[in-house]
Amino acid sequence: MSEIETNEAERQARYNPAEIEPKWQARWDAAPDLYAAEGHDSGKPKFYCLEMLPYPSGQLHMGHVRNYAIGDALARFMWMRGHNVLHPMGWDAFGLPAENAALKNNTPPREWTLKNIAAMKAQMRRMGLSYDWSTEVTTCLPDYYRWNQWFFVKMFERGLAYRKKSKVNWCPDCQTVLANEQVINGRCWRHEETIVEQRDLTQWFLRITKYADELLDGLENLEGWPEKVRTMQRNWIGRSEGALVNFAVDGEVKADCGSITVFTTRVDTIFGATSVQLAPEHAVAKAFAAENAELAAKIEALLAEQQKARESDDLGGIEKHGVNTGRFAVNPFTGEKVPIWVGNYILADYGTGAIMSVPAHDERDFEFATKYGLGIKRVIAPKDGSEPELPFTAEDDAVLIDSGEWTGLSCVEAQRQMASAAQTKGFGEATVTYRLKDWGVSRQRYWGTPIPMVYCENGHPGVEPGGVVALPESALPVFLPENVEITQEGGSPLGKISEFLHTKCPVCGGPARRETDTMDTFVDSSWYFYRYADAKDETAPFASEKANYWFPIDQYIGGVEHAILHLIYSRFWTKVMRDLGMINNDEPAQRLFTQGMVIKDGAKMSKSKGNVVSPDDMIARYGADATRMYALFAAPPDRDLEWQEEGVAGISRFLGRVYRLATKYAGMIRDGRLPHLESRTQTDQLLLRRLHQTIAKITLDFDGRWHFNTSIAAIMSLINEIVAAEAAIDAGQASPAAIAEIMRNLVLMLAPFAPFFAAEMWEEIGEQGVVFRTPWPVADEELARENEIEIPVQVNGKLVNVIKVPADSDEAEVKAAALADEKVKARIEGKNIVKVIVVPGKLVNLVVK
RNA sequence: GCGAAAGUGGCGAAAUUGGCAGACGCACCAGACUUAGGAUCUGGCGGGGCAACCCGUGGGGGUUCAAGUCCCCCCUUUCGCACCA
Repeated sequence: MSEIETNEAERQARYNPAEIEPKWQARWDAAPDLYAAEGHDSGKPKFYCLEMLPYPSGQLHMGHVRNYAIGDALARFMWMRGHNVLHPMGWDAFGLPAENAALKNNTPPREWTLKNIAAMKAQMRRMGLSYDWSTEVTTCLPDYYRWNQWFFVKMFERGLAYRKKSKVNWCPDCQTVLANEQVINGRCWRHEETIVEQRDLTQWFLRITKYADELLDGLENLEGWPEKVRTMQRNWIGRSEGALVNFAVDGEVKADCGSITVFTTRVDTIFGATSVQLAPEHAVAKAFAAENAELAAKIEALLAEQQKARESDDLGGIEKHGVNTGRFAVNPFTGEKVPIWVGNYILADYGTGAIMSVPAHDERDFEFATKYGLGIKRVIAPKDGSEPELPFTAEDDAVLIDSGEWTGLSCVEAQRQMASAAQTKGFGEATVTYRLKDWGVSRQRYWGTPIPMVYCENGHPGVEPGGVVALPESALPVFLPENVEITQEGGSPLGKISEFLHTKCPVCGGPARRETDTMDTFVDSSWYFYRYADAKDETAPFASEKANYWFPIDQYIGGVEHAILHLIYSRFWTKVMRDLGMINNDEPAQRLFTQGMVIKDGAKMSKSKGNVVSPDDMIARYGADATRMYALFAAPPDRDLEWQEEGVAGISRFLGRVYRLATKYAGMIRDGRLPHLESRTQTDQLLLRRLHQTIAKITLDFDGRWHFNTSIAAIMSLINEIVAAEAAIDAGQASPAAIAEIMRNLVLMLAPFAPFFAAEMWEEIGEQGVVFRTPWPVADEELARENEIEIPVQVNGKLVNVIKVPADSDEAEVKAAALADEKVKARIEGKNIVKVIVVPGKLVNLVVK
């Protein structure tokens, strides 16, 4: 009988997250204001903590768990530090998977998406994440996407949104167009196996290139962003300064294809040009091909080689091929005729699709000229007059030779002067090219934001028949129709819905057809975080004063896979909104943190590898607190994390130890609190010292490197100290006040990492109020100070012994103590002490001979 | 090819400024307790050696009283860029 009672008591004292976590989850759900941000007048400094919003696939994966565990720890810490914290969450809810699911399960995309959102939101609640759900944003709902349309019209009015016919990237699997940013090595970003085709389509574009320089220059000031991300964006923008120079085609060309404009960054070498190289798709190459079937076939072959190279991952490895067209172009600087070639390595979509080839001063040109026996003419020499090995590509400390009136100029100076001369003489100009292209946003898909444009069939003054008319604000939103049949066939699904397609022109009232394409989903995520500041606004995307209070985001946290797409589009959007007068900030986020991947057995978790660990499974087994805490403990957050389930079990055991201690001493803590720590025992002193050292350590981690793995290790060490002192505590050698102080602060320090657990323990030790609103403890330097320290003593740099000295010992005392040590004495016996190095508080090194 | 980051026990890792290498945890080993268990507690745990000691942070050199940390060369892995004119 008594045995059963003991067991019962034991079981109760055992940490049981399955009981604790749902209990607190229910309490928090019943108090929705718990995590709500306060207004501008809170008197507290603001802190906007943001994690990237997920796509509602229906299931959180471990990468999400890690991302949110980091953000949640930070948000809770900042609250405890007395900040007014905005910590929102939302759903990037438009996109292709919903349509695929519709095909597969015959479920409408909206229904599927909303169901997934509900499921994932429940998972987030189970995780105990501190989101303010009153600001939830769901991008597929009209109260959000109407503002996409509003922005689109604003951009159209300012010439930032425009239509043009162009070659576009077409993914046969997505059955839609992709932005350049969504094409990786010639393949679709969603379908790694699928080669992207080029098609001619009329598409809507956003003029991101207008901001190319600002997007580039702004990177310099984003010191809170990882250098890696900044470099990736710099590469992506790909700014290149150079000159355009026209080479006239010698002789007759039937087709009206004009002259050949080359782009070069080294116009100073133009006297050394020995050929002109065209892309296979260049208009002049096409014109020549039209007159010569044999040549046409060769050019066709070059194009095929190029396309094949683009499709492979090894673009740089392809062998350069070219074909001589037999025609000549005139170098406008020299009047010289140089042969026109077509090369498989010349890209139609970079620069002008044509280059001048200067073998003496360009490695690639040198290789090509050597292969085909083209001329090599040196026109640059080192300043010191030495004879350089070719190709000689330096532009610093080099001067022009054999270059007419430019001879003797430095390369850099010649570039300036020759570009300006070309302009004066009408055959060229200085220019800047970018790798960055305007953002094609049209998608021939259903599940996205309808583009708010119509085509007026009859036309009206200022608009030709079939011309574009933007819808006025009063006509927004254009609702996305429901009950649309989703098929895999090409073309926009909206085009098949007559009620949607046919409308009236908002200007003349005549018949009009709606634009049936929808927007790229990256539009949705380009400004969603502004909506959080004012999520319920029905009159504007957000109120400026609210955005200006919260922005820029203090800390943005997410995966590095968004380094280019999302993070460049949202920077662009911010600049547009600033120019619309809606916000004051130039950049969306002050600091960006990119966490590492979660891997298992050395590889990224994926269904195909069968190494996926489900967060739900972990939570069911070990609880959300242990799962989250493990995600923070296993590695520093910026590094990849190897998921080991035994490690989660370890964290669970640790929480169990804390639980046991807290419950064991709960009575003592509740009843025995003294107003002051007046009579400290030795045990008190030891434990309090460790406590305050731990507080200092964890506070430093939050303020600095975010190495929460070491923060948690420090808390574990503190617990180990308490366990080690348990016998002394039980024997009455510790004062209840000290134990209370330690347990109280211990719970506070656990709060950012294990919130359910902390809430439970807070209550258990008799504390009132919300643990997450209790001020973060401040380390007491006096209490943290050691009165005796250990000093390693080395002889000739090798450790001999560790001695204990009073913490305030001066150099001479430490030295004396070291020399007095028996082991040290034995080691240096019979030798001369050459030098004694004493590093106060660190070590002693005796140099002996 | 160019650029960046990384390489430390059986594993995840720590060492923030050049100052005791391996904190903390996992796994493992030994023991205790016991309603035998995927519970809890205690101890051990880089390698060699009975030991004193010796060796040890991818490899090789260097600077220094002292190097995981700084410098030079090389190797490996990951990431980014890659006919960009």
